[in-house]
Amino acid sequence: MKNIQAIRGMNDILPDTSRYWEMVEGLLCHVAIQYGYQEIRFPLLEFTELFTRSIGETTDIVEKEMYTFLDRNGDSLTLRPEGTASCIRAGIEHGLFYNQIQRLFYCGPMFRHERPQKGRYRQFYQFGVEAYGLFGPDIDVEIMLLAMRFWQELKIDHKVELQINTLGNLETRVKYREQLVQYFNNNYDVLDEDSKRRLLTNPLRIVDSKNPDLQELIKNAPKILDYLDYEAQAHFDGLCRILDEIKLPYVINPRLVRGLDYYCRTVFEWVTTEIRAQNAVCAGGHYDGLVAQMGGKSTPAIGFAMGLERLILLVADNLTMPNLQVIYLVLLGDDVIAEGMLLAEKIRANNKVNVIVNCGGGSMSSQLKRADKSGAAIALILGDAELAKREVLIKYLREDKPQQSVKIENIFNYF
RNA sequence: GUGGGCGUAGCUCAAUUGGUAGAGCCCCGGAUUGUGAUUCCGGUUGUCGCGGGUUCAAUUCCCGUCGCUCACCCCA
Repeated sequence: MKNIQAIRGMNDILPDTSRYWEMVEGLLCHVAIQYGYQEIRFPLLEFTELFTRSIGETTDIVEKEMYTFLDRNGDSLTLRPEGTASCIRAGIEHGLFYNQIQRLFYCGPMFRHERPQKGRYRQFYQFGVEAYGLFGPDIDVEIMLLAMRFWQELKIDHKVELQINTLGNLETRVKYREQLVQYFNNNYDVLDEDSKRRLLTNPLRIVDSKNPDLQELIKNAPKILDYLDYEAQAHFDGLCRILDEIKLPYVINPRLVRGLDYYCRTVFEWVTTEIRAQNAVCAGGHYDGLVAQMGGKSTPAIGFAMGLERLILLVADNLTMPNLQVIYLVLLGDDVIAEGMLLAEKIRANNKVNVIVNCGGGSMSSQLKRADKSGAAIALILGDAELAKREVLIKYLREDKPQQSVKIENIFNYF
């Protein structure tokens, strides 16, 4: 019989890497809380319509990447492909946005049915931050500083670069889009197949093409910065001015658009050159129209999401994990098991250290081998002879100190 | 959806005129009947991804298929 394997693109996180995940997730939550953000958790499953209405009918995500299926009662449900739609749904449903400011973050798995490759999987993890009720540009800067703090805490700030752009307001985008379509239609024969397709689905993305043959054409294409209305221009100028004053390095990338339909005004990406292909580690922008579009009161909003797999690829090789202090309790013979278990309980309660009790018996030699393999700094040895004297042996596995014999009631003073 | 690379022990990998498999690591035991990591000795581990074809004989050659991986598209 064939063994059952994990679904393609869905990975197990094994003990040798889960510690990185625990560390990174813990740090991200801690930093977000430092900035006054509060965690929000929402379901992995939502009505399909939530995502088709918010992300955009013609985006790749909605057209071909969602895990969608019928519930037993006939409802169409979808595993969340991103967090913002659910966050807004939850906020509207519970009255979080009405005349209020909310600073929220979330963390968890998202699902997209794409071909897996390095840094891109079908179940992948995102950490996202969202601020509601603030127009900016001050909140834009706060959120960028928050991301910058992540990179500094994770010691990868030298590996990432902030790129920003503005898409203007919704009317600007529509006007610009028309001009862009006209321009590329006039040069239709020069376009490659991908771009011809994008001309119909998402013309803004042609500007973002990597095809070297198109670079000249793209260079001469209309620029969104030339189409901004006064308000959007003032917002973008204000953002740049604050960034300059606080000396947060950034580059303006006029080609930076975003994939999802709901973005407007400020958009930004943190990119890295360390990963060759999937170089966007963190990306976001404003989605000021989305709350109203989903049925809530008009509320400005901004946020970003980062891909944790990509983040951990950057972090793993230059982060030293602290060694946890582990104590391994060697038990010689069945008669000392009960006493040993109780001793371990008392040490855990009093000293807040990690105690591994040897289970499954074994000789002194084999138990010490397990102790060594566990990474323990100290082995405690308890046998009939020690128990008779109410003593336990302390053996130091990582430093050159002599073994000692200690009264059980005094053991707590040694850690 | 498109294209490249790869599937042999738990892991990393060998095995050419085609003759049904081997090393290191890991694990277990012993040297030390109660002292790890070092050293020495011994031992276990296989549907050669799966299915078919050619052949006296296929891990090897051919066809198909599945899986993994990297890249494109797209995205975090």
